[in-house]
Amino acid sequence: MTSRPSTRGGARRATISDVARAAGVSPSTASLAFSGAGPVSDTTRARVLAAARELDYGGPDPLARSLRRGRCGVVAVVVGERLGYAFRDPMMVAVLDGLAEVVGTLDSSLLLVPARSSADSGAARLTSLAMDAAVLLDCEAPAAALLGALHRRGVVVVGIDGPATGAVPQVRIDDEGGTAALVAHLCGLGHRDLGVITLPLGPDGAGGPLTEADLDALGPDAVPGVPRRRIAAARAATLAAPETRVRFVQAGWNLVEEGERAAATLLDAPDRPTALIAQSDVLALGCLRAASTRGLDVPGDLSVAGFDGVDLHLMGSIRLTTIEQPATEKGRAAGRMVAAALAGDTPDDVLLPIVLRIGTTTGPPN
Amino acid sequence: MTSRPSTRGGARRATISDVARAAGVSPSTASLAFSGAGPVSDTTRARVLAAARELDYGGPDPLARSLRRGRCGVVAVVVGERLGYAFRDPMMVAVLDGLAEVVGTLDSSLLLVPARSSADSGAARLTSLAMDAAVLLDCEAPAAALLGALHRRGVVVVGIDGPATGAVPQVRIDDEGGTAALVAHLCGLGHRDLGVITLPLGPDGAGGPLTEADLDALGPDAVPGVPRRRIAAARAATLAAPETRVRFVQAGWNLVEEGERAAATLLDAPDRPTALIAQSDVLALGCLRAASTRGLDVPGDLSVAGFDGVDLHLMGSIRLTTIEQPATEKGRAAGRMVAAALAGDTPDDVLLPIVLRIGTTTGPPN
DNA sequence: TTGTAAGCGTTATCAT
DNA sequence: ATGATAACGCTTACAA
Repeated sequence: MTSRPSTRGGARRATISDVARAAGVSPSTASLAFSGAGPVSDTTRARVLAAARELDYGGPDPLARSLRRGRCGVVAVVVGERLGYAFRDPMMVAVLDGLAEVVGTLDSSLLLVPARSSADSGAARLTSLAMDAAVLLDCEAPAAALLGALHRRGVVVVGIDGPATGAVPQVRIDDEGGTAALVAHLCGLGHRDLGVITLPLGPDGAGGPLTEADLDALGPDAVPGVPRRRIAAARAATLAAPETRVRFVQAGWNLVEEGERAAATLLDAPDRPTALIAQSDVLALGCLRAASTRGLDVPGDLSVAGFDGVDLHLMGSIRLTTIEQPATEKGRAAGRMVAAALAGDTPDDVLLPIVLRIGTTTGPPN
Repeated sequence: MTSRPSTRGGARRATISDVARAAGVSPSTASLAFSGAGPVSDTTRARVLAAARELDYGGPDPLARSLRRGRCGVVAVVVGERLGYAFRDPMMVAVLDGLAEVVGTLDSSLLLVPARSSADSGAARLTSLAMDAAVLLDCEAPAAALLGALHRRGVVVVGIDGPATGAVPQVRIDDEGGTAALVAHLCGLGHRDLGVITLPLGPDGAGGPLTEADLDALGPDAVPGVPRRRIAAARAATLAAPETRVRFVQAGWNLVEEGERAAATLLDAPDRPTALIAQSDVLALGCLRAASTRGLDVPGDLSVAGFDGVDLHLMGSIRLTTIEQPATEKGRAAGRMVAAALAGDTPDDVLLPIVLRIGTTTGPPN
């Protein structure tokens, strides 16, 4: 005798067999009556449905059905940080929205999985969850262990903004090109002293100025992760520009407050830069606040540029100079990749177009 | 011969029986070796693990395990609108964050389910998904059909901000009291002509002025849903105040743009109100923008109050007058209710405290 | 059109 | 400490 798995609510729940018996048909017929995937006479179906209602049967158990069919209708979204941080970023939300749109099309739903929840390695939680596919959202370098575990399970894996190492098909944009365009725009305006507010390089909330040594430690062509790619591009671009200085400050989190704090360390320096490039619009908003607090006119005293093209709802007619990226489309593209992979194809990487949008927050220095 | 469920990746995946056979033990022993829920000698466990590695076995299939155990480690979050709208609201994000925090504690993950995806009734999708519990997020009046379906399945259901009808245990705040406090604050300052920007009353994006008839149609003590409760409270409070007029305009969505548009219809009227109460901080930001666009000084020419206590990142030293509610705690409370219900308890409704935070956006009229 | 039977991959119980 | 067995609830190829 095996134990009956805990059945909440006391009485044993009716199964499709019970319904079939009550309707005087075989389980297989009852199954067909529910799924509609086969020839069943109308009268039979009616009888089955009546019996189901009678027995308070709520339809086939999703778990059993999934086990039998080998698909469970779940696409996991692995976000690097805890949910609160991930979704505080309008960019991420837009991505998620696009993803949900396409995933809904596949009769699947999104399962949210924080990569680094409290104690576990993340892999444990992730591999103990039923899923058809996993979308790695902004995961710098997904642990090889995790990737292996998912692969062993036959889980389709797709990445967004991850390193194009070939391990996982990725949806991304030209972070390097975008950054270079921003630098070119500012240098073209005459700026020779730039400050870059970088996205967090790690999940520990560590922020603050990045020394040359720090930057070198990232590698000359730092590949993995959005912040690193943009940093590398900013260094390269300023190196190429004549007599241009650039300083980097890392934000602890991608939050307005952190952008403000990071900007402050540059603006309060005796020789403050004439322009700030924030690696996200959220951080750029922090820069604008820092400038406002100090009575600095933007763009008169300070130029500020962002990255993402998210709508910031600034007061008045201020429009942030930024790189617009198709965030929702990013999510959709990832969704389509999942669909393709689920169908047995091997999707190629997708590179989405970006565009420099010049707003009112950048102008000539002085 | 039954068909083998589609096994992505060609070769048949190893099962725990395969591993057991390779390790020279019984399946049950292998199971114990993985779950750790029983006495297994170290040498045996080592042999099983080795065999698993050898066969590229990624551990017990979550689906089968869930079926057998009767729990699947999934808590569904049902959001009224499409994800993009739900998460554009910082309040919702905070709630979700708190929920995720507690749910993670239960070794469970969050499944996002848009209540009204494109075509289906919502119930169909929801009941074809494996879940231990469902959290109804801001669902005005969850279809009885849906509730019934979930209940038949033995799914624990918890609501946030829903109607306290007793059908589902709810986490909520005193929307009526908060609204009354805002009205009292403004009337106390001397305002006699108020405008209320309401949250959407439906999912159709319909916005615009609400006539007396519209309001009456909501019922004198409109119960279900946050917008209705706050509307009813605002009507009651202004009715009680002497010689006070109040006009209502519905925002199509809970978005800054919609708040701005709704505010515009009031501000562009010949006899514009001297104060606006927005039913969310997001909408209040729209009001501020509308005022800014029209060169209206806040609070000199116009007072603006919000609701939620979300951080809006306004420029300068502006702080929004609003009702602060513990959004993250709301999510946590719902998570704890889920935990309790899963443990067999019947959780009571939870009413969380709110507080009127007076900022710089409200002041005496003229 | 309907029924039969063989799994899907686990794990809890009981016996050894 | 380990093994045999019986479910968990469903679907599908095939026979009738």
